[in-house]
Amino acid sequence: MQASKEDKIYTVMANIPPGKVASYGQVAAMAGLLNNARLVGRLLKLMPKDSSIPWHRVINSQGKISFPEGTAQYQKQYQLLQSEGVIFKNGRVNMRQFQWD
DNA sequence: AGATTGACATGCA
DNA sequence: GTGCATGCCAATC
Repeated sequence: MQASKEDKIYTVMANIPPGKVASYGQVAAMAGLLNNARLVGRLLKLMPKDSSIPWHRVINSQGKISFPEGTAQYQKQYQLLQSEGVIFKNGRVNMRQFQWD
């Protein structure tokens, strides 16, 4: 049982309610890993396919999707977020909804 | 074992 | 607002 940073990260991300988004740093901070934003992103990249983690609710501190536009991933995440009620403003998400508690 | 990279963040110019 | 530099941690080469 690893029970480590990634475990907390998974838990935090899984706790993100629909219609809200969180930045890597935000998730990391909540997981108790303040400077480990990279850990979050690294995990998402190597995410188990059967992990019920809403990776699309995780974005960068700029309030934007971490993928370059034109990529399927970007459009997919964009679509998912919009479908959940997330408002994209000029390619950026309203960071006000960061607080979901 | 050492060096490099990565779905990042923050600070300063 | 943009661009460069530094930090942090684990996986990969």
